[in-house]
Amino acid sequence: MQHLIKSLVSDALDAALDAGELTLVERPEITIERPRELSHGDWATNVAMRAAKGAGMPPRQVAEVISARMTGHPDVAAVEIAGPGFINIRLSAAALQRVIVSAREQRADFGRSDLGGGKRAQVEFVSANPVGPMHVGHGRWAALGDSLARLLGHVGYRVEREFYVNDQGVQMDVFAESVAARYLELCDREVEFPESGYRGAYITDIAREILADEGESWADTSAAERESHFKEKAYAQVLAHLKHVLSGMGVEFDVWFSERTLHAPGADGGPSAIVRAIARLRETGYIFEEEGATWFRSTDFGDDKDRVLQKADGDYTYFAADIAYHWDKFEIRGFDLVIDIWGADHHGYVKRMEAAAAALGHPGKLELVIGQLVNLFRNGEVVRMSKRTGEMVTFEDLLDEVGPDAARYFFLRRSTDQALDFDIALAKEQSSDNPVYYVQYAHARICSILRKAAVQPDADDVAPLAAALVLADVDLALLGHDAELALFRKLAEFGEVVEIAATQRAPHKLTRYAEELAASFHQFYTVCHVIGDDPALTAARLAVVDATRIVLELVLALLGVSAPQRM
RNA sequence: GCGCCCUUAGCUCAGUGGAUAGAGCGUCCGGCUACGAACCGGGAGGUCGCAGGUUCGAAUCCUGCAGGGCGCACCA
Repeated sequence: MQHLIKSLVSDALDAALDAGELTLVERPEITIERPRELSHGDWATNVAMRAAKGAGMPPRQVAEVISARMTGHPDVAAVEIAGPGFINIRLSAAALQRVIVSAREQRADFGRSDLGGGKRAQVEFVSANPVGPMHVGHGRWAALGDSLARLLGHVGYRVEREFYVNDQGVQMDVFAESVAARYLELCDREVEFPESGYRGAYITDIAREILADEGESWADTSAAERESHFKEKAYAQVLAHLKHVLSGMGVEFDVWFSERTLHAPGADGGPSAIVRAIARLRETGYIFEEEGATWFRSTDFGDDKDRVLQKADGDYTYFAADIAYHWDKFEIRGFDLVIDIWGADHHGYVKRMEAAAAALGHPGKLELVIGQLVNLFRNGEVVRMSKRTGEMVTFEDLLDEVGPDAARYFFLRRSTDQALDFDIALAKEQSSDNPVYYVQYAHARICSILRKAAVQPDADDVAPLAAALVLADVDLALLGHDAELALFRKLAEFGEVVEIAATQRAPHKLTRYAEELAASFHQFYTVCHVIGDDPALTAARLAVVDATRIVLELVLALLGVSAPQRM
């Protein structure tokens, strides 16, 4: 619809220019917007104000000339000039009613667009270190990345979800040493717990499992042998745990990418990805040697300082692996768009990573979304956590307590760059204070109406009922109540909201829309009785109800939240 | 010290350079003899942190300042 309105304005401007009613040096860009105020119509354009200066006429006079050529279209009920020179366009009831047909025909494809043009996009998110449980911030980024992937899919990208596993490096060694120390304790051996070891109780749990599986034999091997074996055992356990918890919130990754593969020789037995990526940068002249180390000249791309890739001792830095990882994303796998979601505590790495992507020859293909942190509250009081002792409320704890729907919805309700206060008590509350129930209630209420209309109170799925109840020749022209028209307008916004949310990488716009749509429905429900004596009106309103159900289910699906038919 | 994010109603937060800045919660008043009251209607409540600038028009863009969060390793 917005495209139609835009060309209507554009054509009117051209016609006025052709007729000599306006003369312009430069044709202004045509933009249309939805006015906040209903009395200002369905759409408005500021083109007259933008053109006024060049035309040498007052804005309202320019508006007169343009709007005179906009009437007569069957979708347009009125064109008015208002304020400093806005042209306000009011749609006809027929134009508004069409959204009901579209939604019911297109169903899960409603609001789909081709912004992505079939390009391949990768969303990499969570990527928690496989040495312990995830914190609630990881939960937020999981919800964010998954919903963003769903959104991108709806606007025409081919999307893959990826989890990068940092399974190499000193933290893995520390992890192994910690497990080994607890294991020895369990075997009643004298042992000093490593200074910087992980002190969480889960370490002991892992050690206990190994003990149960394999007995005490590892107590008498060399420390190196023991730790090397425990590292793999514990790593496998934690990885399985991560998958399990994420899956519990409905987040499934297409690829779990191991950092180790970047260090290992290539598939053809040739050099590793790290070696090849650095070679690539060397070719383009961004590598230099100094003080025995190999450096990347990231300052050429606006970074604060140059960065070490290979240390004087020969080891590669984490950053070197990260460059190789992104080299793989672009060069080997050929993604057109790569979105990495990082926690706010990594924002200091943004510039160097962007520099690396540019130096590899892929500027603009990498986007870094910074997710702010989560503060946990319970009944308004901060939940204190100690990293040192490992005492914390994990993502898993939270998920167990509030459930996947409330967790996802709350995680997604705030804009990404805003720190999130998560109140556990509120998320658990099954009341109107809790927005996720407000939206789900609207959906359940609709399903109840459809079951009642079909006289099938025990039906498990209302979709076939709705299809049978509302025939193709339903007369939507019967619908003109203010509450009905308001609901049509809200339904018609869906496609725009999806496009904006996807483009701005802002799933929180969907939660807002979901609440607005639910509110529009509840208002309609209050004043428009659906099932009544007039079969034609009943059929028409059942179509409205069904269209609303479809869009509510769809917006919740994009959020990854369930749409229950009863609650 | 440098960089990034934030500052909007009592609270938690929306707000693509547009018209009288919105929502939820809280508060006050009102609405169930028809489809789910987990709902709906109405009222009160704002110097959009402060000061300049750009613009026909600024919560939005630019500069400076103040306050809060996070980060500044040849760690990962």
